[in-house]
Amino acid sequence: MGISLKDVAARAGVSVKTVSNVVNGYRHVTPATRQRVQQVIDELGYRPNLTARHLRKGRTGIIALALPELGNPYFAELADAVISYAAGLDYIVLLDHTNGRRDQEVLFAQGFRARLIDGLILSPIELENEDLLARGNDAPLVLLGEREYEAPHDHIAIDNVAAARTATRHLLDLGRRRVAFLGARHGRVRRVAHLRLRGWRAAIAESPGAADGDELVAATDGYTRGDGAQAMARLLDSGAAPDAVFCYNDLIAVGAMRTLTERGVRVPEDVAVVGFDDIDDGRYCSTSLTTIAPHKQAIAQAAVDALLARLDGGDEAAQAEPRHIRPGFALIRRESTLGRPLESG
Amino acid sequence: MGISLKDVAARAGVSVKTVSNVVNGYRHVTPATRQRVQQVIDELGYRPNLTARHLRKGRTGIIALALPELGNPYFAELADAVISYAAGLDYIVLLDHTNGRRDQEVLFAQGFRARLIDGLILSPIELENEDLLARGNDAPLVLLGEREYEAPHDHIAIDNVAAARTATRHLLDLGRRRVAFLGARHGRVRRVAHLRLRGWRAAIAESPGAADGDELVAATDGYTRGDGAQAMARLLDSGAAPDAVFCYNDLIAVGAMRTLTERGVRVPEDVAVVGFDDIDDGRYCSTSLTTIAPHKQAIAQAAVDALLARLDGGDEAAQAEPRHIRPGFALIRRESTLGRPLESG
DNA sequence: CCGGTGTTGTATAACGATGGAAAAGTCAGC
DNA sequence: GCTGACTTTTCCATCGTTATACAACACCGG
Repeated sequence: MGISLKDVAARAGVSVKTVSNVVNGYRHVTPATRQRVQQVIDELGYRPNLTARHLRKGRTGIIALALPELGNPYFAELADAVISYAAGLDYIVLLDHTNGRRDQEVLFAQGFRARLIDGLILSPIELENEDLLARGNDAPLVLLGEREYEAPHDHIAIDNVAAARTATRHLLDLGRRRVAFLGARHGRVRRVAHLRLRGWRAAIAESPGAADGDELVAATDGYTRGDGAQAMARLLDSGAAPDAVFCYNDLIAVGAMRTLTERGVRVPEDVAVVGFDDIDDGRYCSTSLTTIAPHKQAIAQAAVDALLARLDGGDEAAQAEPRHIRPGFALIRRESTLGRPLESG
Repeated sequence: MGISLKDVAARAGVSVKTVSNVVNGYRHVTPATRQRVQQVIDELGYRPNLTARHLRKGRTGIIALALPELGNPYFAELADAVISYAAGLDYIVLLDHTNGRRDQEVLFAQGFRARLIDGLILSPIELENEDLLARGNDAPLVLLGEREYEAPHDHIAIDNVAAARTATRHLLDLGRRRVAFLGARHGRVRRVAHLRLRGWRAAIAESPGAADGDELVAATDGYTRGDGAQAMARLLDSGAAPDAVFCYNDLIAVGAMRTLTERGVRVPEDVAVVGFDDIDDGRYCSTSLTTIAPHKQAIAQAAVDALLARLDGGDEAAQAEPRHIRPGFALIRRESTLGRPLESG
């Protein structure tokens, strides 16, 4: 197969361990020996076998990142951030997708790929609390995203209630009075979009003249542009007559804007739109999208740091109380609420 | 740490190898023994240590997929397809991104992560032919995408010349006469967008009245929406006065449409736009995007199949001549060339 | 020149799994 | 009951690396 320590050792006339010491930068090696060994290493093109090293060390240096889907640019961008940050800390990221299905999420939480990975960062959608409690796996787990659990794991998420409230208040401040919420998932209004829906309600409750009927909450089947387009169509047909829409995420918002344009409804004059995620698409829509921008870099770093703290921090760190970390967010104001600036170029 | 074969063996009162035989479904095991061992396995929750297995077998069951970036939905969607297909064949995909930088691409081609992965699927952008020839690595490599090399590796790509020609001809068939090409990269017109540019030229050459000046070729720095928006602006300012644009990819096309809309140029009445990739965004732009749709599923399958053929096919397969596989593509006609259909509901 | 101290290098045993050969067990037929 | 053929199980070596323990060596003061 390949060149092993043994080959290098034989050629350099030293023991296997000495070569290992050189490779790992162990202190007590004579400069002369080190140089000779290094030369043979370069000569033969030796590269350590990670598999063997990992077996011996009991750690693989691989962490898994399980996201619902990569097709959603938010997750793709987040994955990018996690991979880059982890690489800087000499960890390899194994990227997986769960399709947002409970059985797949359970699989990962239960330790799918156990012993191949040192730890897991999971962004769950359908996972239940009991699935986490029944976890028969010791690899550290960090949770990501809106859902909240009572299981003892670190959790990284922006303050979804505050963010949704900020977005909704922005619409109300512009004078809108019938602000709809798009994206509470069918049959699970309580659970999945819980926090963002709560933020929406809070902002509306604070604003005297604002309509707050349930007819302004439109469910979707999923989180794609198509779901947003359909839900927007249903909302318009229902006669709820919104003058603004706060969407669960940017994809839904883009889909909603598409339906609005198709029907000749002007954005933002007739209906203003706000999204959530700040994906790149939103910036280049023909009507650029106002949105909540979670600080993805900060989320990625917090998730990796939390995981590595448990991995590398020794026993006291591994046993420490679970932490809830809240990275920041910002409201990015664009044309879908402010309107098009006067001809600028 | 965890439960090993040894623990199971001790508890079940058999040897380690017998447990291994049960785990691997070896034939010669008494039903009675098998059942007893299986019971202990379930009881203790034993899971094989993949690292150890891989060390012994010399294979890891992991293949790497190195793409320029995940932020581009085309690559995210492709990654999705590769991961799913490989999973069905019991292979794990390690997803990486090179940022389209030559040094990173070289790193992967040279065997970065050698011995952690069994093989590599690489979609290069800046990689040079000599980088491939200098490859000191025996793991099979499959190349993906537009660039062509003279190195002995399997290559999967749709017929870019034919696809670009189809796209351009579509515009010419609609009566456009000044069809621009957007996305030939600065300073490297020859290399990176070579094939698509050639397809564009071919279509124009076939069409008597069509303008073919170099002023209709606009360079970009990269492949993002922003690059497309800027290039479109420069093209408009240059006085080239195009009545149609064929873009290197959908992201550039979306950016270009954004600029057109901003400047009050109507799509498709004044300028028709065609993209390349068929990413989900294009379908939900407020003017949906006509585009070339490479068959991503077929590309993913061909890439994985080609790699696994070399891995699992034995010596004769590993030594076989490199193959060039051309999955299909289709022209998807949408509003950015056909215009908006009459009010449909 | 000796013994203590500190540095440099080696031999060997793991890590957890699998492959092959040898040993033990089973069974049919004579 | 014994032989031979076959099935089932065990034993040992092995993959490439690192940890532990220890041997060898140099250096220094007395």
